[in-house]
Amino acid sequence: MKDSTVVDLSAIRTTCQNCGLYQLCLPMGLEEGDMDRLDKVIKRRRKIEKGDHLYRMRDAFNTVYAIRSGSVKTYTSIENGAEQVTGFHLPGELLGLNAVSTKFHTDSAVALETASVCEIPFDRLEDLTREIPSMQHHMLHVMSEEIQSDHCQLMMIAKMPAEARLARFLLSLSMHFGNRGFSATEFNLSMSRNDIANLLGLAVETVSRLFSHFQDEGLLTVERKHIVIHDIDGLMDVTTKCPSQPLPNKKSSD
Amino acid sequence: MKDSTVVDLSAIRTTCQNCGLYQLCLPMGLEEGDMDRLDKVIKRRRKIEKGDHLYRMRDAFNTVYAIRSGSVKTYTSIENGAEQVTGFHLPGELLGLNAVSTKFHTDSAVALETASVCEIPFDRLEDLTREIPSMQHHMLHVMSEEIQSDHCQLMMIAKMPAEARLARFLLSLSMHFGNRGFSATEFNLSMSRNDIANLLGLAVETVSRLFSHFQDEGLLTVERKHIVIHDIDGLMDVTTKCPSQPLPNKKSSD
DNA sequence: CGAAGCGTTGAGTGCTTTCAATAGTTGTGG
DNA sequence: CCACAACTATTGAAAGCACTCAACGCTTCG
Repeated sequence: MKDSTVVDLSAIRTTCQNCGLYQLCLPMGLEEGDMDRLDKVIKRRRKIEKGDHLYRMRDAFNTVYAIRSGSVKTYTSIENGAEQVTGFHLPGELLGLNAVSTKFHTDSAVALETASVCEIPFDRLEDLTREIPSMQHHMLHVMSEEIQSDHCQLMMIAKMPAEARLARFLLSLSMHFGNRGFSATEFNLSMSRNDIANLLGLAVETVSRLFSHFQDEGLLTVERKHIVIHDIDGLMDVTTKCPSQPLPNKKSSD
Repeated sequence: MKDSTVVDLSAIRTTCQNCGLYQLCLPMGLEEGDMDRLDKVIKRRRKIEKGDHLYRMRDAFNTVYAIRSGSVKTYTSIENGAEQVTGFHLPGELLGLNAVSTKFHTDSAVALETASVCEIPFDRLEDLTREIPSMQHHMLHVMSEEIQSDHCQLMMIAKMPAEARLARFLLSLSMHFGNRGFSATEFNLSMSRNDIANLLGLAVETVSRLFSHFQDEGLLTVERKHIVIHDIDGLMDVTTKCPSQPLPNKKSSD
């Protein structure tokens, strides 16, 4: 790679092979030939600005998106205009697959900050799955992971008090950043308090109050969007202090 | 036109072709040859009694289940033993697919009453998806439907008051029965109040009170497990009492 | 600079939960 | 067959957590 001047970067083809994230959005152990085939299908690096939509609810579904940078919020909305945030998505995640059954999107995806994504035409991807077995497996993998994540979310909203929900949310974010090589204890929240509250099934005021609480207790420092976690274990304690859950189960195999 | 080969009627086992539910658990428009192949893979009619588990969390994942009769509850449990019911499943539904990513089950499935299921070895099924494209599509379809359903559930628990949640739950059940040719206004609840409460993120007492409340208002009659819905529109009004949400789609057979 | 939007904080209300007691149901063993 | 235990369901009363309403400070941006 020549690192000369500002020359046409566009000439340097960004491929999955030199994308640091491909381990996240592609199946493991893809052979080079397969990756080439995939590369031919993918439209790379579409850049989107904060507030831009990747897709909207009821749009025809024909593209899957892989996040390269930035962060994206997915949400479903109701006729009344009420919104339900279903998740925040970071680089390496694949978006849009949940629309397979309907042929149109059932949620919307909007950039929370400037972001870049790869676009993958779904019909082409589906063709590829027949040639690359692990690709098919991977799509199922991605979807089943979303299901698990949703179940987790359900359990959280259904059973955990507000305190624990926010703590869990922050820990989850921390872990994601950590896994991507960023600091797990200091990061910026790209989403608004409103979005957080919505995702967690809380009122904005409650989220705000909880941030203050956590700060008062020395668990973290929060200033606007900037978060510094001082006591991860303390936050974890908060997540486990749900009313209806007494003893830490050892390892009895049910 | 292919005319079907002569078969020995006396030797007819239960096949997908003569199962009244195959439209629900199999992809549409499967050719006869394909169905035969599928038939060879499926172990039919395993009978399970109330309380028996189809699979448990952490079990190795190697089988997908199609419900033929009865009803099944799926739930996940957290490290400490707390349970979260993730759904009730009726004949025609496919269970277990959400474990694809982990190779072991992340939820448990237990019969709420005597039931019979078909077992489909997943590795064989995965092989078949390469030979039968629509089969692959169908599996994605099933999973993306589950994701949508989970999102719906999330929205419900996050945003709707208790009243609306139970009303919506009953309407959903009603619709499912209706779609399967049973009465949409009179049926039995195979699950306990506890299970309902758990699914809806409520306390058992709240569910009980709401049943009484609905009965007082003449919306339905409930006696133990037996439900008669008198005023479907009235129930729908209840679900829209909150700032948002759902109109259960009629005629979508999921 | 002023308007608009986001975020924080306070006070009061209310929906749901928890606690508690009573019935109805199921199952088991004498 | 009945008795007793265990479980499920219903109902009441009181308490609590999170929400709504409301005001204010801070930030962003035209």
